[in-house]
Amino acid sequence: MGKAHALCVKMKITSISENSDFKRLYYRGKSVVRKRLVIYYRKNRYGYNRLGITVSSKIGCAVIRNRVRRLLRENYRNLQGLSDGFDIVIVARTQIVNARFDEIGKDLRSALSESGILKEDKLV
RNA sequence: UGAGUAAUCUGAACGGUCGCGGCAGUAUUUUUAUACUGAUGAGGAAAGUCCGAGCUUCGCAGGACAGGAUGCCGGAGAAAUCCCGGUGGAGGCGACUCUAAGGAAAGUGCAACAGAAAUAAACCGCCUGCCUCAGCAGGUAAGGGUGGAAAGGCGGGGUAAGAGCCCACCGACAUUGCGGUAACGCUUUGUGCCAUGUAAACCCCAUCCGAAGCAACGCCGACUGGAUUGGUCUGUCCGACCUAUAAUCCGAAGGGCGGCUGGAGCCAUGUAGAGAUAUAUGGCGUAGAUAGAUGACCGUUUUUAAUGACAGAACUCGGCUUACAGGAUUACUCAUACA
RNA sequence: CGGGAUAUAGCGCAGUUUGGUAGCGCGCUUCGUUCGGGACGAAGAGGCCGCAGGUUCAAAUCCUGUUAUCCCGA
Repeated sequence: MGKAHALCVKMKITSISENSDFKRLYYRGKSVVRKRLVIYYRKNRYGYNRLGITVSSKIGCAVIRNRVRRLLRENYRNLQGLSDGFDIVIVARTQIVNARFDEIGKDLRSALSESGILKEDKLV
């Protein structure tokens, strides 16, 4: 684990904050659908990745939404081998409510590798 | 031991690795920022937004109408549909629980269907008179049936038949005395009792209320923003252009800062009180984000169970309501057994 | 976060103000009409009025709580 962390460039997760960015991704970005989540992605001009997480109120009350968002963020943080320069939005679906940490991670990894952002799928 | 009533407390703790928010310090750096260190970072309901208040803006000489809220009595409190104690009523064998509980003799409205009749009354019946009967006229609210509600209930006397027409008891209304701060309670005497329910229908009476809400609001402000004054073209007006160097005003960003957390605060002990609560002393005073911070993995301990019941601060407080796995404590009631 | 509104038949809506009988259109079923279908005509079924308490003789309607859905405010 120590080596891996040394290799991993410690970059903060910059988040997408503006509504127009989300709308642009929904209309013009590409999408990958899995059972528990959906990914929208598109190239940006910043040279680093930006992450947005959408958990609608359809999924549950505030406690459940917070937990889903934290699990998604933690899974994204543990990923390695991401190529830079993408806007990524993760949308949670209703099946995610009872899912465990590993199941969410499996879905996220397969979705990102299909989109081409995740180049080397290292199983940690 | 079983069944139950009421009240209160709790809502796991510690450690390791990685990671996050704001705060303080140090170092680098023009600033932004980056790195390291330190302590710190989610509830009993944070929820619902049902009441009340602080705070802010707008409006306002004063008053009235409209509209809204509250409604037994006393107290506590900043205030409240909250809280405490009591009174009346309803439920329960009981501990105890519930109670929007003023006025129907100020007025208006409504009371479907059924029933003769619904606030004004004789359908059947009973009795009297005319009378062979049928029928007609009168008396009568005992009985029938309808309905949520039908002239206070029941028993006796009385009567042509009946009727508070008369009497006893209960109820109702008025009233005397005593107790209580009061609501009201107990009691004395009288009235035969000319009229049901509904005010969570309009309404009347008494008390109170300006409206909106931190996405309130204040300050700074890019935009080389707009307007006027200004300068040039001109003899003058219109019009066009120029300037941001001169002044004033206005608008204003998916902007920034403030508002933003010490407040009618919490805990312990003493005193006053029946209690809510008040007061004195001591202690604690440790979220403040702005697309939004508490997560992932693992170990140990306690436990029936720790994989998690209900559930996430968004200006802040006081209450109410609703949701809740499991556990603990106290007081009391009933039944059974024993003494 | 704050401020509002609505839940009635399979679908879309009245009725709630002023309490008593729950209705309209489309759809569904059956019958008639037609050689057959459509259209048309006749008959019928289908509702705890979102849920739970209360006021009342009586609640879709009045009051209180609660659950969903929708709208508005940067």
